[in-house]
Amino acid sequence: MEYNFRAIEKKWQTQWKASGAYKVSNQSDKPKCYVLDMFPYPSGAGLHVGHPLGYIASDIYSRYKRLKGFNVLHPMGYDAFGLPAEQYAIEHGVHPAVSTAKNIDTFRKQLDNIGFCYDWDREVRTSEPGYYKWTQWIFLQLFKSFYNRVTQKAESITHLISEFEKKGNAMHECPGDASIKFSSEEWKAYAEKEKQDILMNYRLAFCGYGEVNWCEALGTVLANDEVVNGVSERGGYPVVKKKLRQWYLRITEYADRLLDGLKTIEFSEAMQEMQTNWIGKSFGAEIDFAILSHQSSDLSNHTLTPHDSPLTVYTTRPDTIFGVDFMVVAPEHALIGQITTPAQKQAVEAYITYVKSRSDRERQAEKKISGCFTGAYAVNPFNGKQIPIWISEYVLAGYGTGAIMGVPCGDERDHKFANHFNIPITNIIGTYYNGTDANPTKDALLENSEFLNGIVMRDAIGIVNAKLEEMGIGKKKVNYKMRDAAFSRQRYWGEPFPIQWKKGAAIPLNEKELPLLLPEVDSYSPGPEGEGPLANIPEWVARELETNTMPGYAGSSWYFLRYMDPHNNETFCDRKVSDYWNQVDLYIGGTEHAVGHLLYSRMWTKALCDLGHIGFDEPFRKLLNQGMIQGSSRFVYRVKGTNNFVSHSLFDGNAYKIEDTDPIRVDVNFVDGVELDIAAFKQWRNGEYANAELILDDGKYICGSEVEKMSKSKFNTVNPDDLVEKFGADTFRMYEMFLGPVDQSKPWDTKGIEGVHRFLKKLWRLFFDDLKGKVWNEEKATSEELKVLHRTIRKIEEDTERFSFNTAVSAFMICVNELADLKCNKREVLQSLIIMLTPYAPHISEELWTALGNAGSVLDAAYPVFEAKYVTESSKEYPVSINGKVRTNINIALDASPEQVQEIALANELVQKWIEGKPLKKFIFVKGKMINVVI
RNA sequence: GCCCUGGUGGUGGAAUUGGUAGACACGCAGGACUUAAAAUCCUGUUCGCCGCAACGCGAGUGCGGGUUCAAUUCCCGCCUGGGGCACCA
Repeated sequence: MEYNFRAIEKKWQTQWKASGAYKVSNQSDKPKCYVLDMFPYPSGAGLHVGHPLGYIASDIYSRYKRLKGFNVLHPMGYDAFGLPAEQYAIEHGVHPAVSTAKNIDTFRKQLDNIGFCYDWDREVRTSEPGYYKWTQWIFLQLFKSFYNRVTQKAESITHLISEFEKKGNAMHECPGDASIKFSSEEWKAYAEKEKQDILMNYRLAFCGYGEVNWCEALGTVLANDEVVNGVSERGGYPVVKKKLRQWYLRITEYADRLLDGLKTIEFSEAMQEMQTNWIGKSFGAEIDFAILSHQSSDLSNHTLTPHDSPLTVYTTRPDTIFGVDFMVVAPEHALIGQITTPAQKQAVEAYITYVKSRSDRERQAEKKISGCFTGAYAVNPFNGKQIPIWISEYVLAGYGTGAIMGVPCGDERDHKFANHFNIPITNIIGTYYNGTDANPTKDALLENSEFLNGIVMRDAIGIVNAKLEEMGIGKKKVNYKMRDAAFSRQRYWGEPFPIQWKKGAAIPLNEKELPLLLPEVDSYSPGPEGEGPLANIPEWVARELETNTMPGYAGSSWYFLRYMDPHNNETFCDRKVSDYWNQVDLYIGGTEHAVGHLLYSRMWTKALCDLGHIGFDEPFRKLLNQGMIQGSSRFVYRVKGTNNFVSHSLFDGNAYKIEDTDPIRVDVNFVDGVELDIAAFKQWRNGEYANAELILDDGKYICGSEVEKMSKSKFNTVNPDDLVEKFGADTFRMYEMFLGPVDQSKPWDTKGIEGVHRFLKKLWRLFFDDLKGKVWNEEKATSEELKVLHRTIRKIEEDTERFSFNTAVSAFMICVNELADLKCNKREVLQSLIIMLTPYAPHISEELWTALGNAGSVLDAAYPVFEAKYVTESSKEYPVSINGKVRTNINIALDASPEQVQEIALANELVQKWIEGKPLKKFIFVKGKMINVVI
């Protein structure tokens, strides 16, 4: 009886589906475990071998936990709203819902092929009205809330209104505009429109005018994390700054909690750092400098007179205040018009025009040092020194106050600026400054700094801050790089906002009116004046509904909650249910969502928790990032201007040079390793290369190779369906794990999958012989056989718990090799082995489990229990402890302490007992002294 | 430039974190079975040296130092692949 994986896998997949083997109940006495994959965007390209890597890992872990007695929630769904489907609709006129549904079908078939244990009854699609009803509902909760900085949590806006009525906003500084201040009387006197405008400055989801990343080609606004190097992440189109009415999430209010929360969850160092950098918290001070300028139209008059308002700068290094040699304000800064002297006016205007002409892309690509003097001066409050005020594009309007103090000896950018414009440099750090490079140290003793002379910079920060505060011209200030998240898109294929505009005020729809359905449109093209396609629908506009839609990340910010209670039509997720499932115990996905999805979903969770809808404020307890599987492309080399293709191996000699050829990618699927299947190549692409002359090396055509991203256009994708067809799902699953650590990126290489396939066949032969049929028996296992088994039990448990799936697969191979060597076909051993194998290779395990005559499914078998006695008895390993560690051999340092010597003596005694007089195998000597004993 | 992260045979990778480096697998070489192939099994496979052979000797985890009885593992200085951030004052 042969291992017929095709029949076995088909049989059990059908069987599991029929019996509902993967249905998960929300009620159980078992402890819960929630294992989640980042759900995919169903693109038209389907899955390649890189996608299932994380899915297989999570599937193994889920099945393992189930065997270990947990009630495991392991769902899957689709992030179905998004730009590509809409682009496709614009180009081909196919409704996004249609193309998305088709893509989902393909995904589902591919996923089913691999034998995952998802509970498909819990599938979610973010584009379904039953789902986005609740996305809209959560949006309304955010809209109706504000962040109370006193209690440090989100609270209802009605509470804020009652506060305003009692005390005005003295207790609640306005996060949208700190200059807004009013008393309770003033509040009551405001007209309704004014009140609404003020409240908008507090809401967690709010609408306002702002500089946004506008992408003309995509006809929409993009979030900061969707813009890479000044172009759109999708499509690579140019992005410009534009002032538009937009919806935002006030994520900045959560900056500190998003930072603190990182300490309570297990994210990789790299991930924590990416989020920390993105939030970009910095501690510093805002300092007011008096301004001297003059506004006389007489160009020969250079008399300086004090200006009304001060120049406020933000700095993290107030200790360097005596090293300030110039000020720089952003070109967009409001003061420029007021302080620029007539003599400099023309130059300044020319400079601002130049800056405006430069796109973000140019600004980032070529960082030229540029700037212009305003003619005005700031005054150092401590020594009265006059400091020239410049404008330059290297200072960003959106961060801090949009103005900085330039300290060339301590800041590299300031140093370059000073050098470029020949501004004299004041050295306040003595020998720490070498005259050519700025030194950002905090350890130097200050010089040329009057009352700070001789003080370590680190300590001077506090001294200066105290003094500034005392003088009333400065205060400590915390700044963040993170901005509020742009939350509207001028697109069709997204959730409509449940908002009506009445007399310029945003009115939320009644929750009973949800979902606000996405209407049908005739055209997916943008509407007028930067509005979305919804603005083309007369009925929509007549109802005064918001014409923007929500961005892709709206639906994905909370989907992990919907899986818990996917069919509930009364609430997004019953509180009892979310209390039971609680946090995601293991979340697996790529690093590409580090600052997008993972930050937004953390914020939504915190807000929902604050408002009492769920009981935890971090969604993901542990995050595992799978590595990317790269493609390994193959090339043939056509000699320029000919139809001759040279084997790559011939470039070593002098006959052919690689420079004289054009490398052409060929489909990796007809290259075996690096050897080209010539017949397949000639038939490729309808015989495009049928007449190619191949210059062979020893009868073979050897291709060149290069590792790059896996993509269809590079002909380096490998479809999992093909591998499953050829080797079976179990082999495919185990091979993906065997490739290496899950968190490591590596190029795909199909060579080697045979080894895993051989392992499964070898396992099969422990049960069945091709001729004799079943060979397993009921004999009692020897202690040697039990030793092999129990070593494996321990190893598989350890490795699965620490996500070291590749070494676990190796452990299975070792076990089967050893059992084959021992000719062990005993049920007692084999049965335990296949239970452990179930998470890795579920189909063959189930088949063998049944073959052994067991009732029920192996999915719920009792996991074998490791017993140390089988492993330790008369084995290489023994329970001798030195410094609390069990070792497989003993190491004795001759200069060990008396206690250690005693311990070693004891150890030796134990060793003698264990080996029962057998001679020690090996003594290890170093420099003539015995230090190590192996038995 | 800054911050992570890795560098181990022909290849993917092990080494349970300081204890016999190279597990397991691929590939390769040789052999068995076969008319032949596939499949399967066995032997060898870090490099170098000696030998008929077993045994043996020397070197070896990117490079150079250091700590230790003992270093792939810890420390210092370089070289290098991958990822992230990049005028955030």
